[in-house]
Amino acid sequence: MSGGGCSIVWFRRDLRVEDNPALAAGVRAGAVVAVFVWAPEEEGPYYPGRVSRWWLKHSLAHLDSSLRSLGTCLITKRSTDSVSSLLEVVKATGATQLFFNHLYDPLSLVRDHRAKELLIAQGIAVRTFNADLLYEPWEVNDAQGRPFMTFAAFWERCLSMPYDPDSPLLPPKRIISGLCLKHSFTACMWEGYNGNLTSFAKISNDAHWELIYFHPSYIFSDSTSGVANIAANIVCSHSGDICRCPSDTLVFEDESEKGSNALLARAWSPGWSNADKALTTFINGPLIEYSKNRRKADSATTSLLSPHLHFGEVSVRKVFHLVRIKQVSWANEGNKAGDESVNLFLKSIGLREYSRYMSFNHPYSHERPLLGHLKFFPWVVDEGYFKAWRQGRTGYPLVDAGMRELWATGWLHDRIRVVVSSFFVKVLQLPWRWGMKYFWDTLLDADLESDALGWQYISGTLPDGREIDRIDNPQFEGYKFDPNGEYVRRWLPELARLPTEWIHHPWNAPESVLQAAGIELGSNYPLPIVSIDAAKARLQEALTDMWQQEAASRAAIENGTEEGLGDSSEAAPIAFPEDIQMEENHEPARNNPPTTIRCYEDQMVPSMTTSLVRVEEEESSSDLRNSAENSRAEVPRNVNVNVNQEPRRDTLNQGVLPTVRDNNPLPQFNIAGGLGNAEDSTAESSSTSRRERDGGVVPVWSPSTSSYSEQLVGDENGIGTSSSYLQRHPQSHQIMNCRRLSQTG
DNA sequence: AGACTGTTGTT
DNA sequence: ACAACAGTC
Repeated sequence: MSGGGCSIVWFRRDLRVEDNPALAAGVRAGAVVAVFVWAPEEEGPYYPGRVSRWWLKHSLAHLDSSLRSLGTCLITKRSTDSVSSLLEVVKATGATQLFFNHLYDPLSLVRDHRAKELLIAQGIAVRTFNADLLYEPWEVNDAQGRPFMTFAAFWERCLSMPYDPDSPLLPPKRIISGLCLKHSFTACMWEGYNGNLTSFAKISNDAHWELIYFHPSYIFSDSTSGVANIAANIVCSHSGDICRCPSDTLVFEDESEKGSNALLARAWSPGWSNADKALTTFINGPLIEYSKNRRKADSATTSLLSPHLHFGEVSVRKVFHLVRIKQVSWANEGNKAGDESVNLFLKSIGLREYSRYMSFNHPYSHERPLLGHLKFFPWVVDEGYFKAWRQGRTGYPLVDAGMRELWATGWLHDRIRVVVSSFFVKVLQLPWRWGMKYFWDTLLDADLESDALGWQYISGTLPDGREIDRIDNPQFEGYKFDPNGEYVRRWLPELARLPTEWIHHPWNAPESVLQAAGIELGSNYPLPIVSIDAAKARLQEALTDMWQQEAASRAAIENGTEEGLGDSSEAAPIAFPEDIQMEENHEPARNNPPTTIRCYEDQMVPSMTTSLVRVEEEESSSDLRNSAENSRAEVPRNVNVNVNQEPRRDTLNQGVLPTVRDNNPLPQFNIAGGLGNAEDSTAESSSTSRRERDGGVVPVWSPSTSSYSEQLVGDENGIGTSSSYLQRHPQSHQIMNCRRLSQTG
């Protein structure tokens, strides 16, 4: 047990004991205090939704029981400030080290950096790890060392990296609890134990210890470890001397939510060992047919791993390795379909990687388009549309079935997510952030990075995203993904008796057919809220409009008369509708075609800004004011994948960062790094070049106080790239800011 | 037959 | 935007 005090392992979205580098490091270093801090207010508008909280609750309980069987427990803290809660735990336990795994969403980058700074200032050694990705975002660059702008190039690079992702770590065999009992106490209690649980408990009580968990097998299995384990599972209830670190009870659901949540347990089993089972089931079952089945909307052909992956119940590296093993064996058998299926499945894993990559490189991508060319798109601000979409009453059966399933189960097949979100953006022309927020509130696997990537893709604001002027037709998609109409019939009982021929376009069905099916369009099932033709025309108008606005803005800027419309638009974002609750009784949204209100301002979820401002204030001591144009998380040049560089060993124990020293302050980013090479013995022995384990350096993005609004503009125009859109609409290119391209090198 | 139109897949 | 494909005239 080196270093005296115990280690704190801070769990976040890595709720597993297997292949958890932070936990492994803690166990290796000695006694461990496992902590989870529940501070949802820190997430601002991204306060987790009901089903997401339900999952978290069960996942934490699962983790706690796993930790208990290993010899410790999960300390839970309710907080509005994770970092100060961590500090409290440090003080209460006398811990000398903190370990945690990286996250890549903008709020976490800021918070984790602050945690690191504060704890280091308290003399705590902090080390952080990669547990969430195959490769850290800063490891994957093009030949010039710049980050990729398109998924295909990114993923190709990932698959051809010179070194493989780390192999998954085994779970610890035993964890020595850092809720430290003094040896004398332990011995005393052990001596006092006479094989009778009651008397043991009495002794415990006398000593102001409360037995909170006890498993007799510990005692009889092995006398030495039995002592340790008994000790480990006792927490002091006395607020006095040795351990002042009781858990808070975390509340994840209110009374009104319990009923709805009860259904979830029938379909889902949170927790890392269930995630493992889901993975095994998938690999041995649907995986081989994955390619063939990918068109089917309803079906257990997907992995169903997304919520498990979101909470880190299973590591992506484990998924990757196991799937790859299958692929090799199928390839050897000449099973082309299996081989192809693995490639496709891995691609979806790659998209998840890419979402973190994008979030890290463009920290505002969850709230601001990556391409600025839609800045003047006249979004339709119509809460009636929004409500009809949420309730599954758009009149397009496939869309409505999807939205009903989402509400009922918190889950949607990826194809259907594309269908409903594309409909949202292209047909209804609602601001995409509304849709993203609704997904956030309702999806079991709500994931800021993945969802932002998905919605930006759909909205055409990625260099390789869908074209804005392309409208998918839910009728055709219906026959493609749900050829027999089973999916629609399951979720739209009112259409259940409609023949397949009309199931995806009931508005074309003869009156007699509708009558026979008991359907009265406009009454018990709506007519299409917008016809596809009308949507196409309206989209064309909107785009023309957008180009005019854009030209006007450009002219104004060139004349120097105006700052441009861009700034004012950013100042007045489209507010997210307050009342987003799904009404239980569906009022048919009929006969009152919503009046269309166009809004030129780019949409914004306003409270997000608030939360950032708050963080900025807290961060303002950090001396990293910066240029507006640089919003990419910079990785210092000396962070290199090549292990031959032997970086910064001297800072090992403090986890302090080199950049400050090398007198070459980065414009915007601090480097907060666990420079952990303590474990090199395992990792670096191979002769091939390897990256540093444990991430080496963690660049952390710090928002600046002064230049927030400038950044908005800067970043929004940020990605100048040879996207197809720009080639077709070169006028958009005029307002692109390409400066950043050259400066990342 | 060959041009034309429309759809799909592309994160 | 582009390629691949299907269906139409």
